[in-house]
Amino acid sequence: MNIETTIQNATVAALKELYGQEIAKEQVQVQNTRKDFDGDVTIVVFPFLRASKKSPEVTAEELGNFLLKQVGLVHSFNVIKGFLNLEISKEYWLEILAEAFSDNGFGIKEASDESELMMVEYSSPNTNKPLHLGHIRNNLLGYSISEIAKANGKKVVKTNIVNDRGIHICKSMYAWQQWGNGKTPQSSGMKGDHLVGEFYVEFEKHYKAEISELMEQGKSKEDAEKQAPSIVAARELLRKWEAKDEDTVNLWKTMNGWVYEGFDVTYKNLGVDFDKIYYESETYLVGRDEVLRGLEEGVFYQKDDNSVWADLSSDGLDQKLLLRSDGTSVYMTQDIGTAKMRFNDYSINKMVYVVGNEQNYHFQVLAILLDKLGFKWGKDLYHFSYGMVELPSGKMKSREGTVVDADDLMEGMTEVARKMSNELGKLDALSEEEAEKTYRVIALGALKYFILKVDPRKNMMFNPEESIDFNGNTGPFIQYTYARIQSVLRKAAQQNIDFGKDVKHEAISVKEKDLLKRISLFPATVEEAGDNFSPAVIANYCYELVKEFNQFYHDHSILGEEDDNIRNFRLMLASSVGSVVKRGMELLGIEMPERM
RNA sequence: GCCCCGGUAGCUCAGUUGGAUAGAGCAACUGCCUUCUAAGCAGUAGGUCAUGGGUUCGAAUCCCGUCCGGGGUACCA
Repeated sequence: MNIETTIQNATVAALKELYGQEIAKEQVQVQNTRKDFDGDVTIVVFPFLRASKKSPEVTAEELGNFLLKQVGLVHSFNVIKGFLNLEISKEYWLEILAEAFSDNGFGIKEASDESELMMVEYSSPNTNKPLHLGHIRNNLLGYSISEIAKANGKKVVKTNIVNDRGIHICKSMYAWQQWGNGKTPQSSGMKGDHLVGEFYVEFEKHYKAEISELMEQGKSKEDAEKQAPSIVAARELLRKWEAKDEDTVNLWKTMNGWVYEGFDVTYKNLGVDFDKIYYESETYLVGRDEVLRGLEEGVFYQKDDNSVWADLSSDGLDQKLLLRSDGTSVYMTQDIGTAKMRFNDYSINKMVYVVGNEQNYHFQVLAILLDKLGFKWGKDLYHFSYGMVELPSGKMKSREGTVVDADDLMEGMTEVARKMSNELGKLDALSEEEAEKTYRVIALGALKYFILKVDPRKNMMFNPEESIDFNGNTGPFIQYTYARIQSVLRKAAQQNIDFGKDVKHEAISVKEKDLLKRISLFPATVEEAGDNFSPAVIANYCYELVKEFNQFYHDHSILGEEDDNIRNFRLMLASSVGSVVKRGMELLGIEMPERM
């Protein structure tokens, strides 16, 4: 049992004994004592005044005396206003250290056969352009909440739905046919996804020009957008694709193939992976069948032009299109089909969609539609809705080329890491290959931490000029602390110091105890991150932990300590901080370098 | 118009189910490497928690109004 629960229970008992009042355990607020006061944990007594009918100070005093007598963990207490500060006995902290040091799974729960299965959909790219910074946030969040769920004992299936069909890829296909001159990744030396993206931009350029031309000829904007030759041609390609026209399908396969080769590289560099990949081209027909079934069963309705709609007015929402008048399907149709296939393939207890908050409405509607179609789990879908990444220049727009490309960003940060490491002369002892790997680990650590440390629900600002930092509250700061710890441990091993058998330390210092307290919070932090789907909770925890370690490291010598017991205690402490940080950062997908 | 989300130091962000004097980092200024990695540590300065009311022993946190910003409301995804 942890301290919080122990103290809550004891306080409930105390209130009954002292004042004859029953109070719910949850009403006992146990929090960590603020740094400026003596003590380890604090109970707020204000809520008990009604029961005690005494002043805050007297109530706290009486409660403190009771706890001191009844609870072995409590070593002493002091009272300031309505706050009862308890000092927890040294033995407790040493026990925590022994546990954190020896238990490889400290704070981590293993999945069993009975564990819940959670499927996490993330990434879900369109195949007409390369990944950008917005996708990076999506990928990092999806990967991280999956890892965090696993650490909380869930079975997790990471999945990706690739939007490989639709008007977007047809635009790139048409542009390639028109202006590509047979260009391929091989002939141009370009990464496939970048090449296809180039033609998407090319398409938009022509399309835009055609619209203005038509408008100059007196057409309305709406008509011009519909009648421009490029878009007509792209729509024709989509129609032919759905009709399985051989040439169209072949071109589609070829260009998607280029894109996948490119994506594979980006995913690998980013360090994310998937257990199961679905393709829209394989799911949208299932969705269409479901919509048609719904139409037959009277759940949906058809307009004169043959388009199929859902009437959501009874749910306080609008009319929603499900099949276009030409019979082609839309985004929603596909998602219905994908959901059905997934629940056929796995016995999913919880389905999580990692998708930006701009699609809140979409998922609200999806849940209702699945429910209407008779899927029991429809209402239970969880849309993990995260905020946008903004640039100083505003929102990123693929069509306007105002995006930060994922590959460029990772490459650029690696370059900065390389430069900085060389300036500091940190990695001179390493082979070129090891050094190169370390640059990447540092660069990715910086990027991932920067993105994951902020509350996922909020929009965030990324300034390419200024956001790349390696000092302060950053990934590299945490990595650096880890590398320092490993350096000490290597030296200890060289000196054949054998530590960790037992812990003896009579006079634990303030900094040492701060660290022990922080370590003890790791399991609860992992749980909190899991409950709230928040990698940021883990990130902030790791930062606090290494910050405190650096203070300890500055003030205390480890290997220079003459008392063997204390030296061994500090080695255990350092080692435990290292492994907790490593485990924590793994949940964010961030690697730790042995040296930097 | 209607719906949803947000506003905390110059900038980027934390801030537990409402609790003590609102915290970090960056940027600025000042110290600390003959001692385990100075990508570090310590310090100075920086706040009307957008704003006006309300709830209460206590509000950045909960409720209502106002202002500002973002998103959604497509036969785009």
